[in-house]
Amino acid sequence: MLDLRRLQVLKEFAERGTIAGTAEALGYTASAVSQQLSALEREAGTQLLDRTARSAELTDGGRLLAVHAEQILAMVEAAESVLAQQSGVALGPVTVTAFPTAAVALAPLLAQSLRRHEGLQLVLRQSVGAAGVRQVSSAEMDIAVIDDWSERPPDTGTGKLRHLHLLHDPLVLAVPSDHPLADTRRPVELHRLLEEPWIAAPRGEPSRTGTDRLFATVGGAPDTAWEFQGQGTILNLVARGIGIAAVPALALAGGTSGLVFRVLPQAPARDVYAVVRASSMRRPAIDVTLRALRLAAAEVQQTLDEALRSAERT
Amino acid sequence: MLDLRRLQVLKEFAERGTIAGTAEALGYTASAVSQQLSALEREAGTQLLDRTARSAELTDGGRLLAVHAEQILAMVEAAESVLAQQSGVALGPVTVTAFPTAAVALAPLLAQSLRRHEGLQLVLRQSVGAAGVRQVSSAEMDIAVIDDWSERPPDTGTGKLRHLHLLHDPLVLAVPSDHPLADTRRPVELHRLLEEPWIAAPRGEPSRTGTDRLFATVGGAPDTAWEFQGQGTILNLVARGIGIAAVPALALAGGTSGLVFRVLPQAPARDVYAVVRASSMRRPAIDVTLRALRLAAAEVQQTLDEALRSAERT
DNA sequence: CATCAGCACAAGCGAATCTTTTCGATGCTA
DNA sequence: TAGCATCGAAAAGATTCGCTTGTGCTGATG
Repeated sequence: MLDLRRLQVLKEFAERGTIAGTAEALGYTASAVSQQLSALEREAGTQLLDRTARSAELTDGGRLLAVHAEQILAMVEAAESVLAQQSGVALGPVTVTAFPTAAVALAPLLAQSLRRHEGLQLVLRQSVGAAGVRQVSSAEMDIAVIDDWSERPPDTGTGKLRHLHLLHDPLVLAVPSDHPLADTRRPVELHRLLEEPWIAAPRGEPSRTGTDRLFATVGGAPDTAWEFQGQGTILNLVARGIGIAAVPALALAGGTSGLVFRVLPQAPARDVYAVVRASSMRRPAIDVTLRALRLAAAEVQQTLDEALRSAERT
Repeated sequence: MLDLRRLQVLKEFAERGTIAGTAEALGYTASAVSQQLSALEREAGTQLLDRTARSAELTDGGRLLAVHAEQILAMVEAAESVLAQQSGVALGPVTVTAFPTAAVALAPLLAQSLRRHEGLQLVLRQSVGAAGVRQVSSAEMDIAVIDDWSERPPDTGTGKLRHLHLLHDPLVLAVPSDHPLADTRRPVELHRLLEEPWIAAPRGEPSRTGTDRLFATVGGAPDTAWEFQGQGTILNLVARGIGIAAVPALALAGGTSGLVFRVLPQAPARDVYAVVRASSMRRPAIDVTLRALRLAAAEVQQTLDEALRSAERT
């Protein structure tokens, strides 16, 4: 590995032409410069100077290296100055992973809100289950947006991870527009829903948890002949009259054409959190992104609340 | 000034994420890595890590610097490998300065001959008088092509400079094609030339030396009403019938349309040398260029000799 | 609550590097 | 031509740098 200070000596020598002059320019003794250049030759594995008793001149290799040295040193200086300027500004890539529904719902607002931060580069990926948390924990990702069906009061997280509460997201009933239940004057009664054909996520999926819990209160389970993955797929099937489904309200942010949703009594709900390493919260880029995430979540929450209220008002 | 090894540590840390892991990867102890990164923060003047008792994470500035570090290190490696490959090959810029006539005469052949040396970049400038030697002496230029009217036997130079004899270049008489002297059956008699209108270089110019010395042998001086600078200019004036002139044979290499030249009896001559620092002769690039220069000079010399012989043969 | 893991700090030691000194060689000048 | 000055290299000593070892602290984990 070449040494930067020696490259600087070489560059200076290339300009001055004598060891004594180089030494004076750099504030060293001539002997030090001579030794430094010898050491550089050792490191480079090539002869860099033709030395005579009274003069020293660069070899072709020395000249070549001097040219490179100049570029390298310029690059280092550039890095230093950039660093000096950009300290405290939010910049660099921030990686966010979210479960698909949240990604769909939050991405536009997030992008909007972060647009004014010039140097910040947002990378949004999707992940399911606990993978997101693991990725944040291992510093593979910076922020994970996860859902939690436990219905515990929001906590701020323990250990090296912090949780920020973003959304409270209850299950809603999705029915086709031409379905009897689409009539909002008719109340939704849980025990009668058991007779309907149900579409649900496969067992083991996080979003399946809500559906199962919903019917646990009435001591039964719906006939889930069709199990499909993906809220979008499920809603599409509902709109086409294949069956009905219970989906998190957040899923409605993707579009609700051809279907009607109803508020479910005693509906289980999930909480959506942003998970982040406590140590990374100091980073301006992370800080800015988290603020944007909270802002986006607040807007989504407000939209959902209004939609649910107006759905039952009629 | 940032230190390369520390930048390497930073880069490694950016990939691994922990000090202990970085230490293991680099074969150091964790303590060493910690100290190196602290030192790097001191050098950079910015906080690069957020340190807690049990973890350390890069700040935005640290990430930024890590990106730069990667580029810089790649550049250094590239320089090393280029250096390892190109050792012993002629490359780099070689700067040659020549007096104008020589530049015109030698440039095409020189370029031709150096074409096959890929990495070699030739820079040819013009200079007059002793400026070329001074520039070579101060390493401002690598090679100077100079003329010497002293008519001493060729010497190889003294001190740190070496002289390589390139050409022996006698004065010839240049007359318009329709001039009585253009008749080659009529011998050139020096004392009769004094009656002709002469064009010469200004006093003090090196090429004026020859003209003056020519007439010193017959104890007179021509009527030099017109003094012009530049052999090309002078030859042009001769071709238009303004007068006659004595020019070094080398000047004929630039083209002889409209004029005839005659060999002068007892003509003074100049010798053309390449001047180079003894210390730089070991450089392959210089060596190659000098060979090319000698080759070009030999060709020019041969051309001149033949032209002079055939001029008087008729 | 005990253990473990990760990091920082202090001390010590070895290596690197700078200075001083001396010498040889060369160029310049009187 | 002789002496002086300049330049670079080598040897020796002093200082600084950097790595290791050992210790302590804090927070996560079971």
